[in-house]
Amino acid sequence: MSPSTVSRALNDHPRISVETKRRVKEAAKELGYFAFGSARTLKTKRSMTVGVIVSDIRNPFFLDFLDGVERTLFPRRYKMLLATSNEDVEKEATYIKWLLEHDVDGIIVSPTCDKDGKTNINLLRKIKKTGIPVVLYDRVFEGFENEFDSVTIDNAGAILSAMKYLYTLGHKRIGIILASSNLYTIKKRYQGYLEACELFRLDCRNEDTLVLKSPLSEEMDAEIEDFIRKASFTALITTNHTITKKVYKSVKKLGMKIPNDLSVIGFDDVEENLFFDPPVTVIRQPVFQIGKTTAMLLLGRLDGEDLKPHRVVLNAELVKRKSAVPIE
Amino acid sequence: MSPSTVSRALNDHPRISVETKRRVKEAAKELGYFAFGSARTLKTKRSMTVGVIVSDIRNPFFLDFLDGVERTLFPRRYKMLLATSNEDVEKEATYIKWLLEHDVDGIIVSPTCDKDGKTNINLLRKIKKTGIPVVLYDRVFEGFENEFDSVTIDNAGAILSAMKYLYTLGHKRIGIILASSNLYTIKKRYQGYLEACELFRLDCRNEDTLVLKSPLSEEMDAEIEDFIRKASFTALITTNHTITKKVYKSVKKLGMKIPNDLSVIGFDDVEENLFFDPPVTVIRQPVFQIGKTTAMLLLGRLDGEDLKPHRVVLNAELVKRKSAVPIE
DNA sequence: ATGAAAGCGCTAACAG
DNA sequence: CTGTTAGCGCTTTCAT
Repeated sequence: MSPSTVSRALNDHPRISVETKRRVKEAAKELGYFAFGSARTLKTKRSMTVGVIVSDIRNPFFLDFLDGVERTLFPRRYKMLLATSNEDVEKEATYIKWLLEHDVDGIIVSPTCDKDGKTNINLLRKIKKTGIPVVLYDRVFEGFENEFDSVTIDNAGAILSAMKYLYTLGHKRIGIILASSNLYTIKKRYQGYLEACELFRLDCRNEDTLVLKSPLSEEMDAEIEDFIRKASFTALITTNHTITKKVYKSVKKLGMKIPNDLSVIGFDDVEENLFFDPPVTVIRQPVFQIGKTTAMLLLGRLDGEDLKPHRVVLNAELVKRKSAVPIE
Repeated sequence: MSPSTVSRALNDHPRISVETKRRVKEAAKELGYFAFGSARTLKTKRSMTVGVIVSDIRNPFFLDFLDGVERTLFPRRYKMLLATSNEDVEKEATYIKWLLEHDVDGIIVSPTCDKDGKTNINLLRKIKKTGIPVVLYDRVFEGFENEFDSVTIDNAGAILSAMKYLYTLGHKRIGIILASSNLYTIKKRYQGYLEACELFRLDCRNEDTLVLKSPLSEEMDAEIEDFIRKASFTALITTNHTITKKVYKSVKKLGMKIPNDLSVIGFDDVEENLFFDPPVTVIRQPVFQIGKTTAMLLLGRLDGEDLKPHRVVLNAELVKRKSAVPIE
């Protein structure tokens, strides 16, 4: 029997007799035969893999995100090559190149950005130009928002609604902690903060006592503690789950109480927020949905959609629990 | 210039002049050249990828685990093909086959097991026999503990030490919740429970009111609530983080208080445990270390170590916080 | 130090 | 419906 017949049998090619197919498959199973994927990829130019780059594998965000991606890729028989940049532009570049050399059919990435504003936008442009689809999620490149397919949330709007809620509760001096303030998401969240200040005529001129911009690091714990100790605010908004945890830790350490001494609104929801003391009022991103949508956009491209870039913006939701209360 | 010269230049082959190498690399960069990995793999029989199968991508366990794996693989230029079985033996088998067809150089897996005891042990055996190394982590196959390389923790010992702690605190009736009691880890934890009962002469004959074996599912919330309502125990041990959360939820719902009405010891530590009300006393697995060790074992095999199977057993640690107190 | 040539395992066009 | 053949892009002898 010729190789081509075998190939056709195994790939359920239409022009093959049912009987031959059966026999081939049986033999294959018996011999424990497995196709050598690289030969197939070499021939067909499709590896059936997509590169998934996360920005920090320790962030619980990626549990739901990856779940969303996997669930939409699996039925289409695409596999994930997982990479993590750890918010390091160089490492991200390394992985992008590696993924390319593994012949991925597409790339999903939340691009990072260092303190000098350096990104891998040019590398990603080049890749896109060679015909390998790229979908950004969580973050896009500032000033080039429409160049790539992307799935993000309305970050400014999310903070705005949190600010509105606090304002309604009577808070006039509201603080915010911005980690990694060079990131797109954080910039947008800060923008929402400023908009809200203007809209509700809140004082935010004395920035240092209301806005903490330190990057995520070891020293951040001390900075946050200091920030809260000198607090000139009655309510505080965080911009990710890690910071929420640090705020709870600091408040506890300072012998203060949430929400009596300080109202807090966290960012990113995880089930654990329910069990915090007190349960955290948070801005919840539809993380699973972000994963699904991102993967679907990519599949669309892989299926040959070739229109102008899709820019999907999902909405975050304010989940009211016990950490933010009316001011006395 | 011939293809072979280019190949040698790009791969830092020794027999090539410095000048030629420089020129080739320059040209490659300029043209945005990327090697076509599948052709290389086809020729060399090494894909530089390893398949990583997790049992449930939503479990926070895998954040630290994957971090550990990635950090040891990255410097060696191995990439991860990520798969998730969702505790489904069939899905696991599908992924194993897919990974094989992607020519992975090795596989890391925490094998799942359905309610009838069915596993993919035979499939994994076959793979090992073809020369592709397999390393198990978190779980091994009962009765075949020494057949594969593996990295686990001393599950029985972990529960035993928790029981000892509770016993020292004066607890005589201690309950335990076993989700998915067909899994290796859970069986071992139950075994530790029984050993402790014997050792400390605790009554555990009336199993139904002390041991809950229900599998993880939607209905489990109700079952746990029921279990706690009818509690004949003064202290309760859980066997994973999800259950810990459910216990906290149920206790709250029932209007009871931890630790006054019930002492609780959780399983698996996450930073959030610090902020629970009250902070959770837990058995902490060295998850990051499990990831590192698993990946290192695999790298060893990939480097040609070919001795008898390595069986690494790490120790868990009891982290004392506020959810378990002496009985009045 | 470089080039020529073969071949990895598969698929697809073409013939029959 | 099946077989023959060529070739995907790379690495690797072997020869020079």
